[in-house]
Amino acid sequence: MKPKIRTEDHILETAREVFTQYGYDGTSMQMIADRAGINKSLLHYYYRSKEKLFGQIFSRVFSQFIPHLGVIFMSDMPLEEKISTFVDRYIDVFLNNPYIPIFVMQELSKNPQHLAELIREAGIHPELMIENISQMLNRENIRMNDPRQFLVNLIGLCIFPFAARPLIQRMIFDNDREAYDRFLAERKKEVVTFMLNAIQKT
Amino acid sequence: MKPKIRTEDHILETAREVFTQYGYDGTSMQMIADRAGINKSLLHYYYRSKEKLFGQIFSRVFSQFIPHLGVIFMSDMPLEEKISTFVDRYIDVFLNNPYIPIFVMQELSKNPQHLAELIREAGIHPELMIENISQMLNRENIRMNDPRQFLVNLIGLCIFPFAARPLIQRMIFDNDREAYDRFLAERKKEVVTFMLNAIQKT
DNA sequence: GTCTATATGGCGATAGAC
DNA sequence: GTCTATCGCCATATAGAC
Repeated sequence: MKPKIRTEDHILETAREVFTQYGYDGTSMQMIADRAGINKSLLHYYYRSKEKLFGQIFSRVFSQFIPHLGVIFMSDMPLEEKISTFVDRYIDVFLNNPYIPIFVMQELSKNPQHLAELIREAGIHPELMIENISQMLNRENIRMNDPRQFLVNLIGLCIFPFAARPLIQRMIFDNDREAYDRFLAERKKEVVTFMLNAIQKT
Repeated sequence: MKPKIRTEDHILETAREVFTQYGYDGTSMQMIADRAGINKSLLHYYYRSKEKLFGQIFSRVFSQFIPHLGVIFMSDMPLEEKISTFVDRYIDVFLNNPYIPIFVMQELSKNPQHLAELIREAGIHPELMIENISQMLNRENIRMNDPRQFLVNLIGLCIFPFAARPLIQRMIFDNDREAYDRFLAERKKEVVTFMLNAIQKT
């Protein structure tokens, strides 16, 4: 019945669930302990403090999903392929880890410095991506001339429906989980087509 | 020197600043009192509890900005004009109240129910917008066939650069405030062009 | 209206029994 | 490893002087 998982991992997974739903400040050690079915002290036994526990989760979340993304725009694919590859992988990560976008948006304004460092450590270097996009836009003489607008549009279209899910699902999907899952699954195709049309490469 | 504002309003404005930066849980009554230069007890004198104070701000933020938006898609403008009007006003609101998107994203997953009610009370009825968009997409035989994808793209493109500002400004604008302000100002034109191209109406 | 003082409770964290 | 008990702190909130 009870799958025998090591307590340490069980805590980490439970803490991730609670932290990603309520944010750092909205989460108490008691909440995590209760949900994990263990004692509060045990949390401190494994992870010395709330901040250390949170930090572990935070880093883990990033290192697990970001590394594959940094290289795409540094490769020598044609623009269309870069876009579709990036969107595919990016949205895939969120489909498999839907808590990430909400988590990021929630903590984003409290310590952007720290978040930015984590992202850089995970291998994302936006200035390189910008440089690469800029070259492509020129070479393939595309309508859009600001690579930063391009990048923000691209990422925004991928992240937003995941980050705002609780609200969107409730307001325009009658809070129907499965309907929203189907909606999200369709976004890979949707975003790629949308982006390619927008920059007039069809 | 000291502008003689009624204490009650002074508190409300200060509280808005703190709440919108740190979120509900990240804000303490002490922080608000300190920043407002008054005593903690005075907060309770004017607003009975932290929750009541927060509630006032929350409602106020919405009622002040949303009402103008609900009607746009219900009007009889042609599609292009609806898009550009909506984007213009929407982004204008955020340019004048840049804290709103971050605020919303931060509280969004804690109590989506409450947030959805506030938005409805403020006159936004997504189901009507969806219905209207759906008719337009059919009538003007446009590539995109799912009005919900259309709406999510539209709103995401408007909100995302504001919601993720702390991170984006730091990572791809060298944390240059003014440069990012210029970037945001350009987004009105950018988003409208982008949307119209994407649905192939130029 | 605005302050000081204080009540009450939950928080993160630790000590120590088992 | 896991628990109970408890410390010290800071949170929200209230009472009461001025």
